[in-house]
Amino acid sequence: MKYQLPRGTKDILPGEVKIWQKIEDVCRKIFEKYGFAEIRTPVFEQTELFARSIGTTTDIVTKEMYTFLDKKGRSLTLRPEETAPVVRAGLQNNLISPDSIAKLYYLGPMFRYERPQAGRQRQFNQAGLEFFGSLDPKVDVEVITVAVELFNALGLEGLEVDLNSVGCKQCQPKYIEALKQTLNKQAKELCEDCKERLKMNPLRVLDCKNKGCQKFITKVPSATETLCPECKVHFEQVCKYLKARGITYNSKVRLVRGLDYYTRTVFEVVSKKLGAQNAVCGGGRYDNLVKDLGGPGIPAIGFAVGMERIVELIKDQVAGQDLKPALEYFIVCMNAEAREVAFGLLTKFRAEGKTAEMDFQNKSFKAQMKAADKSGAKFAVIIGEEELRQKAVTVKDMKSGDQTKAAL
RNA sequence: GCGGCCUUGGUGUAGAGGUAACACAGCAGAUUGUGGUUCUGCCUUCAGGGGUUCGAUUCCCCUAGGCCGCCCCA
Repeated sequence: MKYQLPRGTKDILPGEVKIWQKIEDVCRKIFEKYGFAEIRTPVFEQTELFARSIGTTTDIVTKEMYTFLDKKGRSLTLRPEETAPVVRAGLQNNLISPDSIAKLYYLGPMFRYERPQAGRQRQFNQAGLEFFGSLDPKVDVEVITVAVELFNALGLEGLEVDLNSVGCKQCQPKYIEALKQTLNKQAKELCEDCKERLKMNPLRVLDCKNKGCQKFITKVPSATETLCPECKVHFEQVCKYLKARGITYNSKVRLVRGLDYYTRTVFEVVSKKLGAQNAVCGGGRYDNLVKDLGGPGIPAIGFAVGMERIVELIKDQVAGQDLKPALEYFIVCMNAEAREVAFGLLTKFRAEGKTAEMDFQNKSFKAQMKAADKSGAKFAVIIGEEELRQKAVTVKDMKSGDQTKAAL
């Protein structure tokens, strides 16, 4: 085979598309039930939009973006995530403003230049939503509820919600400073990666899997302990409302996320069935992003769901269901003249809103019957010399084998 | 970006330094106008390139791709 698909991409074949359509339908239904409206933005944006929003030192921006120059020399980037484009589109089209609430959702492909493995591709699909215009912790809970309800509606089991607060502009820098000070004392004993993280992004040290590092991490003060009073109250309220709604979660003081714009509430939904890439949903609050992107100060919170990872989980649960669309009639012909009649009949069936097929490969009568059987058609419509003479067709019920004549 | 494992027809697998096998799928047929069972036949393969060798698909190297872990994330 001369051509193969680019690394880290996948063809989604007809059988699997059925699963995708089902998931997409459920997403739309649940998101709209909660009052979110769909928005569609371009798959590429000005590079600067992502650099600004995601953070210039993050992995996504430093090494994972598909960036290219167009013919006028403008730097463009295939979207690695959808929050920044939604904010951009919201601002540009006046959908979001300080005085009102805006609730938007999206579905579509994202692109990151990463090393592929199970659950991680270079082009992958996300469904997500963004809630603009409120600082109320009830909104955090609303958003998390949508995610939980979505997974319930999809019939997924064994998922867990991990929750944390990373503070705000006031307390987060203080926490990072405290973290640095504590860890610097043991810097020599940390792994190589963590030494680097300590300089670039100290929060990341918290979720290092190295056992040596974990020893120190457990002794480090957690983010929730050092939150400013406002953030602390916010987090407590989120926890309170989650409990009130009966949503169980793990308070994970070490949960940090890879995008710089998060403030206060961050959360993930993880599955134990997926291996290393186990997050099926990730999100959080980003109260400064709209302003950072040149808009007014508008708080917001959102999440994104990894569609491929959901598909993997669903495939496990609904292995091998009949995915063929039901066909009503398959026309079987004895000779060339019959084929002429059949072609007209095909048109007639379609005009009546019925599904029908016939053979276009000049197959033998027997082979056509086989094709009719394989197609799953309810009825075979047989046209032979006798039928032509009588200006009729024989209709055979493929299940019972009963045959009846019908006038054309 | 780093490390490990892997790559045989459309799919799933077997095999061995001497040039490939099985199953399923697909296609055709088993007398003249009837499918789903059975039987027969056909089709298609050693990821690509280089090296060692009389000879490699089997050994070595490179490339590509996949998987797993790290990193990161959906």
